[in-house]
Amino acid sequence: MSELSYFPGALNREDYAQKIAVLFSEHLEKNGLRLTTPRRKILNYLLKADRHLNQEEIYKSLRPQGIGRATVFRTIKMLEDSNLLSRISGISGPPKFEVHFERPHHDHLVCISCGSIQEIQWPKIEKIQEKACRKIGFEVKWHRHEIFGFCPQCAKRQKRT
Amino acid sequence: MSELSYFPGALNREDYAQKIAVLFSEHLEKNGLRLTTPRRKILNYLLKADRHLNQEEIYKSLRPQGIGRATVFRTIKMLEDSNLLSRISGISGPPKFEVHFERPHHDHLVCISCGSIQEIQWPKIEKIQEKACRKIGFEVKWHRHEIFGFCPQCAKRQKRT
DNA sequence: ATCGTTGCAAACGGTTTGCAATTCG
DNA sequence: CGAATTGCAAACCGTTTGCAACGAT
Repeated sequence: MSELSYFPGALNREDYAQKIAVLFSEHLEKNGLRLTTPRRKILNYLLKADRHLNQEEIYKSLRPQGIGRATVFRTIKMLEDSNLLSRISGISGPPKFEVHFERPHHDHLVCISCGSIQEIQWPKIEKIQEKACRKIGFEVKWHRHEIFGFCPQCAKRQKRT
Repeated sequence: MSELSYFPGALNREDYAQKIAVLFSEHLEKNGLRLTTPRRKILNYLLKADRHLNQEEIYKSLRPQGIGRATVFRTIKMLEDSNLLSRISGISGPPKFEVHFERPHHDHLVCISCGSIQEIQWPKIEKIQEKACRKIGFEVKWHRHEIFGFCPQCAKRQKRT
């Protein structure tokens, strides 16, 4: 994730992290909730992670600091509600998460052999999709587009054997 | 589903059902498995359903005939393995299933208000996708493309309130 | 006789919930 | 003080598995 470019001329990573934190606290406040220490820690951990994380990984890393599993789940849910975190369901196993940095929307290429997840941007597809849905009166809120197959490395290995 | 057109000049629904059954039994035979009565019943139930079904619905309908839950799960898995059944994960709750009738590949519009699932075909998107993946060496096996939002009816209701 | 298949019940794994103690405003 | 929040443990729910009985060659 880190090596991916953000919007041209846009905020740098730290500024984004800052912005996300603000957006989260605003969302919480709006709903009569509080930005507490555990919640802040979970968000920070997600923000500085350079990859997709699952609940277990977050929990294990933050457990030494006394954070419980339920809080991880609850915070993830709040972040999703506030539209700052997106969920990626792989081929199997628990879903992974990534913070919505403000960069172009991207979809995922999931390798069914090694499990790696690569990101891909498809502005063209987004447009077609949006247009077609508007035509039939369907109001798009978000979408999930996951391509399953073999990543370049695994595709090669597949052919060798 | 029923009102959707199949390939122009293609087989009618009953012939398709027949064909799927044959494909399934071939798949089973190839793997040293048998097309038993419970398996046939589950497939038939899926074939004559005009909508996406989840495991529970299949089980409940077939339970009176003595079919157990495990068999439903096991048969669903076999049908997926044989590429005759596809899984649709909605916004929440258990996944739903539909038989792969031999019609153009379609994606799904899932209404986050009423839960309805509408189908949509995007030959253009498929092409772009295929091309882009080939370029980066990713070998596509299948994909999941689900769009979440408000269906026409719910979008209207949303605006009224 | 053999080997796949079945339903059952128990186990499983990820997630949610009830609750008493705690924290924060 | 009062309301939101916490960690814990138990409950939950969809799914998988071990198993003894069964079924089909």
